[in-house]
Amino acid sequence: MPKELLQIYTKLLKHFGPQKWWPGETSFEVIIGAILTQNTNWSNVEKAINNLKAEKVLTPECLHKIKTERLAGLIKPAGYFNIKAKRLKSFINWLFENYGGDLDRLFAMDTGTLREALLQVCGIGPETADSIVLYAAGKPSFVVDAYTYRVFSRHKFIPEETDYDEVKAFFEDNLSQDVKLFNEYHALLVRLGKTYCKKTRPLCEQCPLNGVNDYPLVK
DNA sequence: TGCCAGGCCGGGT
DNA sequence: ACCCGGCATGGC
Repeated sequence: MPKELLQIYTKLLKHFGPQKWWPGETSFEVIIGAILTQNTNWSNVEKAINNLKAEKVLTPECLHKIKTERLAGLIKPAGYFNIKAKRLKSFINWLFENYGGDLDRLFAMDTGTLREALLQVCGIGPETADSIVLYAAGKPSFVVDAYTYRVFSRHKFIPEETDYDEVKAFFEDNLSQDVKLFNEYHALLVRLGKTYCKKTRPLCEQCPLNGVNDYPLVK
């Protein structure tokens, strides 16, 4: 029944155009960005990543060796720098202990197994895990975030209280398991959220999704 | 100026 | 099983 999901996607794509996500040059950079952007504006994350690049430490080996205190100093613009330095370190240590620091070995797992493995790392929750699986590993795992909730609940497509795994399953069960589609869909929802569905502006008169449908897609 | 940004953890009920 | 405080910078 929810072929509306694809209509919504088509509408957003037409309205905004392709978003060219994820804004990162390598898989490793995507992973670091995914952790740094937790509850944080992307422009701040860019500053932190630029610091890491300027110091030439944006590699698994260098981040494995670097002191947590120095790392914290470099990522300061991203906010929560102490806790995020620990999270980056916990991921890197885990990567070396289990996969020899080799992303290809990590990414050799199938989609579901990779996601579950990532969730074992302290500092990686559902959204960060899905972002890594989709945007770094290039496997079809739909990413749900604050914008997904806000946009879809404001339009009454989903109830407020729908939890992460339910929303994720809703998308995955009603779309083809297509990496490019999942990639673009999530990016478009973020773009829509930033543009027309701000927290402090409950009404979104300009929202291209107005009038798409009037009934919940999930109950 | 205060509020917000592409969450997650740990401790308390 | 939920609920909540803490974590912190930079932009508008």
